[in-house]
Amino acid sequence: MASPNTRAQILDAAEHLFAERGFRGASVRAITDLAGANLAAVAYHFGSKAELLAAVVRRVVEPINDAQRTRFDTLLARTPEPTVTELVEAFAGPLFDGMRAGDEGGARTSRLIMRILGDPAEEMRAWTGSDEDAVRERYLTAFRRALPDLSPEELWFRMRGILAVAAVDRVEVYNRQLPDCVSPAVGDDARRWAITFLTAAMSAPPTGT
Amino acid sequence: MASPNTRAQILDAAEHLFAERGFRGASVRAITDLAGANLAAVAYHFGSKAELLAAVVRRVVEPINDAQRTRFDTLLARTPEPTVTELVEAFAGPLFDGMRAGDEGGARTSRLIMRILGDPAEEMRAWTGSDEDAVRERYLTAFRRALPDLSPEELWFRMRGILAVAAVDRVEVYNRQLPDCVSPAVGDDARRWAITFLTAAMSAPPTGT
DNA sequence: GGAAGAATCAAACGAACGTTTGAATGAATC
DNA sequence: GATTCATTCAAACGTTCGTTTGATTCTTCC
Repeated sequence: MASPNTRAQILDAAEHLFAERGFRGASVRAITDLAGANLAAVAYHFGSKAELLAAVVRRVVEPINDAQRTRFDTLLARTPEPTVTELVEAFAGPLFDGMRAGDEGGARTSRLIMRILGDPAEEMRAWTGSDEDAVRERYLTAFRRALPDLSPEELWFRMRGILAVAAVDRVEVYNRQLPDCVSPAVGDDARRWAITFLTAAMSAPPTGT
Repeated sequence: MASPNTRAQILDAAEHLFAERGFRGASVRAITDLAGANLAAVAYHFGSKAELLAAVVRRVVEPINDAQRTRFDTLLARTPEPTVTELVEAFAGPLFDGMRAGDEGGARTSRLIMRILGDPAEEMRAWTGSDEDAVRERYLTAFRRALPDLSPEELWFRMRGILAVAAVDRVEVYNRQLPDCVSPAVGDDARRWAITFLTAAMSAPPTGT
């Protein structure tokens, strides 16, 4: 029984297990087992475990980056001076769109993004290209125009805050039961709450000296 | 040459390496080497690698939790109805106080907290006690009183946002150079920026239907 | 149907892993 | 000085790791 696309199944399994257990915690054997493939398939299709990780991360990051760029373009095509709300929506929105079905409500992608952000390991940092830098800088200058009173350092801090909220978004923070509030965020709720949360945060007046 | 306190040196080294490489990425050998101790010292002093992790996490989390509780008590001793700003300051402040000298500006503790929050592994979740739950719930009800219009679900989302910003706070999010803004946040800047950021975020009106 | 290339497979490689062991060392008590 | 207990040590345990190998299957095209 030959699978139609071993490569894609390995990518899926690796995305799952890298998010769940981290790069070093997810063994090649566990990945190929979950994918229903042979152990040697990773070396054959990707070269090494590190290159597999890079492929997984690229597959997650690229659509997000593309969406951020196109939404930035359509935004500036409409108005030369976008508001903070519009910029937050365009920048943060794609971070939530990437969380699709079969993703345990986005927790898996959230976890993967979190690992990407937090892991200083070489393998986790080998994926970025100049595209990510370019998009990020365009938003940065647009935000600076919309928030002229903010120092560059504080603005930078706030942009990282956006990524932080998106990353932790749907991860179970505590292992205990939720106090008495009900099910975790479903569907678009988390996304809309995040936009509200982040728009208010980005719009805050500069921190006084 | 007998070290005065092998146990503490192992805890320091483990905190460093667990933050830097994760639980599975930090080997017992690397930890004992960094601590200048023998390989078997971990088993002798802590029983196992997992119990060492629990001890490390406890040492980081407990002071934060204690500070959150005492600041909550002094706050309510002064006024029965604290403002959102006061609550954010009391809850988020201790998350930044834990980042001391020799911590690379807090990046190490940040990373460790991030791993604790994001890692679903059994070993990472074995530390929490009822103390953390109790403090968290007290803040939750206080926030609910200060923000009566917010649904419990959205309030819960926002409280996780506080943890998110604190966790990602000083982690280098991008691996490239900062665009043109200068050094990363130093000293109390990040803490004050975070309070500003989070107070505005928490005070945002409820997300419309 | 047979040659050719891509893909998959079982098996093995050395290295690194967490843990255990039993002897060697240190300091304190009698 | 001998005894005792806590601590440190080098060495080895079996397991799992990422990767490599060489043969085997599947697919494609002539």
